Amino acid sequence: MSTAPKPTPSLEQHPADSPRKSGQGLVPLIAIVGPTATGKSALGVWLARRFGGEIMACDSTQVYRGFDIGTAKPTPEERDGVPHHLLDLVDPGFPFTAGEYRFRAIAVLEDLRRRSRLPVLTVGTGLYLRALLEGLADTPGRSEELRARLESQADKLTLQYLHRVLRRLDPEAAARIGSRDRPKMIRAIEICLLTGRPLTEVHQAGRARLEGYAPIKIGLQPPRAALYERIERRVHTMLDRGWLEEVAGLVRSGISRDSKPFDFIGYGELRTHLEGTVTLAEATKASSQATRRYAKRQVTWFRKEPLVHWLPGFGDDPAIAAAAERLVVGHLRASASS
RNA sequence: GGCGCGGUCGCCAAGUGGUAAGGCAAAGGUCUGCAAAACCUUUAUCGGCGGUUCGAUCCCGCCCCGCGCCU
Repeated sequence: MSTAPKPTPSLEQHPADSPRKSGQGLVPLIAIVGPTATGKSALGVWLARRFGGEIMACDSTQVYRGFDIGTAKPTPEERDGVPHHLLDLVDPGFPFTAGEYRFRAIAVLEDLRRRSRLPVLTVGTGLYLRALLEGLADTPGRSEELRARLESQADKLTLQYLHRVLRRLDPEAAARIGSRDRPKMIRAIEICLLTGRPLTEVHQAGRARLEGYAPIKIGLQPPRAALYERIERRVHTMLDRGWLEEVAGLVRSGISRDSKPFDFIGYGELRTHLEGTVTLAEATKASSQATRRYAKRQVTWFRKEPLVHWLPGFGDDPAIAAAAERLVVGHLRASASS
């Protein structure tokens, strides 16, 4: 608490080399959480500029190259000269996972620490943040071969069959996972088979948390109605920016129609429109509705996230940004003195 | 003005003389490697007023509203 920065910082008082421990001690890390369309990127850039930070995207869709407008990747102007990491990591058609994210994110964190830059995570995908901060259990990654087998069994022999298999391997997990929740069942069986142990037991062994960092989580939480309004508007903005053309280009480039990114909100809808099945108005409506549902799920997830400092507005609101700035100053001070 | 059809949750939509399927939306929730995914839970007294009946959303009458046709 002794070598604290000034209590009311302004832009000039926080140059790139603002107070931060980079030797021993904990390295501060900022995570901005909240539902989609809430201004996380804008706030992230603002904070990064103020405190000498760089952005680490934490979003399961923005890792895909070519899917830009609909996934709300920040544009060059929006990035405003601040380096962004963990964007455009893979080509469509490649599976990307929480484990892969963790691996790559840790590498970026190391890099930032070496260069004394403050990591600012903009997180839309709660699972990825948890995977990074809390770690994942020591489980094997996906096995495409095994999955292919399980998937075909699920098709031929129904989900009930898979559930019975799981019950035999791990009754506890089977009780926890719904008999119709295909992806979770398959992952559970995959782990049981690959490790030769029940999933429950594997999980009990614990997770490998991220060590050496002092995260502060700032949450954006505008009123629901305002958020829904903004979502509605954003869909139209995306279209104005050429979203439809982007989708057309992706289709033209031969990306398989069942590659994962086409499941992202709006992409499937717009492709269907291009095929002539639905009107643009219908596709637009479906997209904003899907976005609202998504935002709701995010809200549910982040509500449970521990130790979040919630701010009641959008990240591009100056008052909210100022409040966030204050939180960061306090956090930097605290972690510098610890 | 007349005739016909229809009025069931925010939307679509079944249905029965004994107190109302389902889908979508919404809200709440779950989540340890496809998470913008997947899954779970919750949500109506049937346009209004009378009548018949032990009992009506379902039968009858009147009224209101919508649609179609006719004059």
